[in-house]
Amino acid sequence: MNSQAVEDYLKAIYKLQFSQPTVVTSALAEHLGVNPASATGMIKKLADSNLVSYERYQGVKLTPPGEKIALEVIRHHRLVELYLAEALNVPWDQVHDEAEKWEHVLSEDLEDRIDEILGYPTTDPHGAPIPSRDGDIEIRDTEFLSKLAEGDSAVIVEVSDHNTDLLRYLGKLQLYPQTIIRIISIAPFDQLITVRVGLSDDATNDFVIGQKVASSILVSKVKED
Amino acid sequence: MNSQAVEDYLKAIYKLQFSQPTVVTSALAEHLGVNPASATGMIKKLADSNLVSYERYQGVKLTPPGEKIALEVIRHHRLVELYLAEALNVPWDQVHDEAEKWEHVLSEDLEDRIDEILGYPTTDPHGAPIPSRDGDIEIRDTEFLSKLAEGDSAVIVEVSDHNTDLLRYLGKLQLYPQTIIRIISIAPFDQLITVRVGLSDDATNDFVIGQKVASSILVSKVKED
DNA sequence: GTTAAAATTTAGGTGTGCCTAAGTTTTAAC
DNA sequence: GTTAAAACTTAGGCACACCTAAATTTTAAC
Repeated sequence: MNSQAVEDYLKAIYKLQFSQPTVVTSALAEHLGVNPASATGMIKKLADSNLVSYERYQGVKLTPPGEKIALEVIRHHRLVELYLAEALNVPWDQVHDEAEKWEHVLSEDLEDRIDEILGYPTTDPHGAPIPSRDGDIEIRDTEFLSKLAEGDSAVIVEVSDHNTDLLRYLGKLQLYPQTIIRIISIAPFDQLITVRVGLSDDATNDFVIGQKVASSILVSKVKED
Repeated sequence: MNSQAVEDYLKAIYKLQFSQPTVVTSALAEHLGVNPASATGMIKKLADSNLVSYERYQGVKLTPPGEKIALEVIRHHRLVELYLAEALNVPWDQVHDEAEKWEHVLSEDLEDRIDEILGYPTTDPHGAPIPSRDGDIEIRDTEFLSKLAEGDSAVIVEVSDHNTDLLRYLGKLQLYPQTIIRIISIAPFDQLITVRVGLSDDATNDFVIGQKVASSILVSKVKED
């Protein structure tokens, strides 16, 4: 059986593969909060089990079996997140940390029961796609909110899920997945973004966010008309 | 933080204390499926942490702090069992094994949410009492079904929870907690017990159980009238 | 009360996953 | 192309919780 550590590493590598073509040791170690030397040790072990491909000093990549396990863990995590939010009313800024523990103890049987009760959902409370049982995951055409231009309208697709404070802040601003927003203006130098929720001309609820927050939000542009 | 192993040991010691005045190493090791030598090692560790009192060769007893932790773990376990049965429709013969894993990852916050959703229950699906948040547990006046005499009537209070096959068998016989039964006869030599569910005179559904099954059921006698 | 059996503990070892400190290798600056 | 810094790996250890095999202590038989 895969240990919790193995599952955590594979999941981390999977996530980092989106931002990096090849995942370097230090990025992995930092993401997991372990010493780089520890990451090297585990990488070797994963390579021996054929879950990652690895060449010394050259970073690491998931193999198909490794990716399969990563997607199973992510499926568990996101199903649990959604279940906690829907069935147990856990606030959306707390579901991630709880799910981090539960994902490793979820049996296939329970996974199926939860999936059914939730009506076979496709996204978690932060908008992230839930992989299917056989490891298919939806690829979406998104960009960071920070990449939008003045006047652009977009729908929020997904928000970064692991920072409790950030999520509470986004909640306060009503920046949930599915929310439609418009970029009213972008200030020079600090790139502060004035955002309006909805498509109205009512400016009374506009607010300003910075680059850190804006790059934690994935959006999909909507055509103006 | 207490490791899963520590929690499992404390829980096991707590349970064994009911049948033994002092819990001996071999009983503990057998219950946990580990080698006696391993149990000795862990016992020393628990004694160092003041969770058990221990004198070499003399067995082990929970200290008040050890008992507190044991009861917390048992509360988690039984709440989870009931939740799995009620909210997720997990069959009663499977909830124990699932809960065995979940009990170690349940946060206090989630414990409270589950407790509330279930309406602050006092017994789990097998009839075992759920300790309160501050570690109080109901003491009940029960005896084993195997101790009853011919003609006795009793209500089933609790059944042994860890054997899947046994639970399926009891389910087939309708021997759930709260069920009222009557001892019709006890055969000599093998002490086979003929049992009737309910108080009627209808003998058509009588069945026979052996000593093994009868000593896995805790009952409380009811007065005849 | 000796003694053999049973129970328990000690001694020594394994695998996992982490650490620090000390090499290596790669990188990027000049 | 050399060289210093950064990144990475190796080496050696530690804690945990398990194991087997060898002592030790308790027990129960006689």
